[in-house]
Amino acid sequence: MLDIQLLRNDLEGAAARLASRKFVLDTVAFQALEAERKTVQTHTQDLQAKRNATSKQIGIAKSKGEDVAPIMAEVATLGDELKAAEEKLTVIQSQMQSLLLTIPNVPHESVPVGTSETDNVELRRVGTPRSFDFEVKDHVDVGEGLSQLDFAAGVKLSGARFTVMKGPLARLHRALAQFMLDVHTAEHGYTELYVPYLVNADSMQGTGQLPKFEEDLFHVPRGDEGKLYLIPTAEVPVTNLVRDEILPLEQLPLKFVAHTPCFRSEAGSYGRDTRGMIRQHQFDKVELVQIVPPDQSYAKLEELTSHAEAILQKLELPYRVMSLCTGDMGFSSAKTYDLEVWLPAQNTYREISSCSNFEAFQARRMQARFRNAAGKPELAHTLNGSGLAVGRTLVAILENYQNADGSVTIPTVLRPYMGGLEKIVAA
RNA sequence: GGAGAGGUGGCAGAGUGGUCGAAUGCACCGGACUCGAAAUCCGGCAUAGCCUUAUGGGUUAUCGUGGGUUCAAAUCCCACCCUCUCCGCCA
Repeated sequence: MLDIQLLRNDLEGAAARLASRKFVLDTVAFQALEAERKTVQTHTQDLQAKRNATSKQIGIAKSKGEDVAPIMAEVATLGDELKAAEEKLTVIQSQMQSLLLTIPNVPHESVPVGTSETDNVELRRVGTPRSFDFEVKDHVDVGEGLSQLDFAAGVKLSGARFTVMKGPLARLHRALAQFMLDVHTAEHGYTELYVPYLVNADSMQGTGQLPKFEEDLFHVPRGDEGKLYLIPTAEVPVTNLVRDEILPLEQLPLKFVAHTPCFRSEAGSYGRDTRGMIRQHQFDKVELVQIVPPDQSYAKLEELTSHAEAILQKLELPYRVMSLCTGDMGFSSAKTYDLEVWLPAQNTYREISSCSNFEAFQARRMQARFRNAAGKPELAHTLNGSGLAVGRTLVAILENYQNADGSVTIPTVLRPYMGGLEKIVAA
C-alpha cells in the first residue's frame, strides 16, 4: 500500500511512476474521492465534538442535580444527523482503502523502465554452462529414466501439476532443502523458522496477495464464513510475524529463513510449462526474509541476493542475475532481482529465485514498525528472496549434472546429505 | 466435543453508564539532590487519523473484534475471535 500522503502531495508524479509499470491510476476519481472524504470527515468530526461536549455537560448538570431536559432537547436531532454522517464517512473510507489496496508499489528510481520480460537487464553471469558430448535430456526424461520421478502418479493422486519423487531423488530433494537451510543459518546469519502453511486473510493482505490475487491461491473453508489460505510462499507467514508490531531498533535487521511447501493455483498459466516440474501446484522453497530500517534496505537487497547466489555457486550451477524492469515486477515490489539458472535442455536461463525490496509497501499494510533513534514508531522495510526454489534447483541439477549413461552426479556439497552417495543411478 | 474463567496502556492491575484515554504500581526518559551511584523528590511517558499551521494549536477514533441500546459505553445487550483451567479424544 502506498502512502496516501504521496498521492495527496504529488498525484501526477505518482501516476507517472505507476504508469511505468503499466498501472493506470485514475487521478480524477482519486481527487474526487479525496475531496469528498475531506468534507464528510470534517463535518462528521464536528458533529462528534458537539455530541461529546453536550454529553459532558449533561453529566456535569446531573451530578449537580440540575434539570437536564433543556440540554437534552438541544441534541435531540443530533443523533440522526451524526449517524448519517458516520455511515457516509465509513463508506468513503472503505472506498479509499479499497482503492489504495489495488495500487501497486512505485518502482525505485534504479529500476530499468520497460514493458515486459524482454526489457529486463542482465547484470552478470556466473559460471560457464557445461558442454555435453551427448544429446542432453530434459529433467523429465532424466528423472523418469531413473524411475524416480513419476508425473503419472502425481496425476493419479491429485491431478496435473503434481509430482511424486522416489528413492535417492526424493532424498536429493530433501538434501537440497537441508543444505540451503544450513548455509543460510550457519554462514549468512539467518534464524530458522517453522511456520504455519495455512494463514488467514489478514496475513495474505499484509504481504499483498489479497485482495487482488485471490484466484492464485488455494483455500480451505473454515467455519461459516471464514477460510484459511494455503501459503504461496513462506514470505507470507514469515513477514507477517512483524504485523502490528513495534520493534526495538536494536532488534533490526531481523533475518529469517524458512523451508516450506508453497501452493499456487497457477490460474491463468494453463498453457505454460505444462511439462515437468517447473510449474507445480505444490513445490518446496527455502525463503529468506529481512526486516530492516529504511536507510539500509537497498544495501540489504544486494546482500540478500548474494546469499541466494551463494547457493547456486556452491552447487556449481551457472546462472545470471537480472534486474527486472518496471513492467515485469511483482505488485508489491519496489525493486526485484531474479536469479536465473542455466537449463541445458531448454538452452536458456530460467528463474530460480526472486529477490525483492518492498520498501514500506508491505509494512504499511501490516503496520510493521520499529522505534527509530528519535523514539518514534516508523514503518520498517521488508525484503525477501528465494534461497532457493527447491524443485527448480532439483530440475537444474538433473539437467546440468546428467551423464551419458542416464545417471546423475551429485554435487559435491550435497554428498554429506546423501550418505556419501556420489551418483544417482537407475533403480 | 463438554464445563468453567478471562481478554484494559511496555508489564502488572483498578475501573460496572457520565468532567475516563483511562487510578495506582513497576519499567522507561528528563531534571533536582549527590564527588558519583542508590534511595528520595519533581516532571514526562500510547497509537492512528483529520483540520489548521512558522515553533504550535484544535479535534476525532481506539479498553479482544464487529454490531446494538443511550444525550453519553471500558462499563449494559448480541454475535464472533482468542487465551487459560478441568474432562473427553488425539499425533
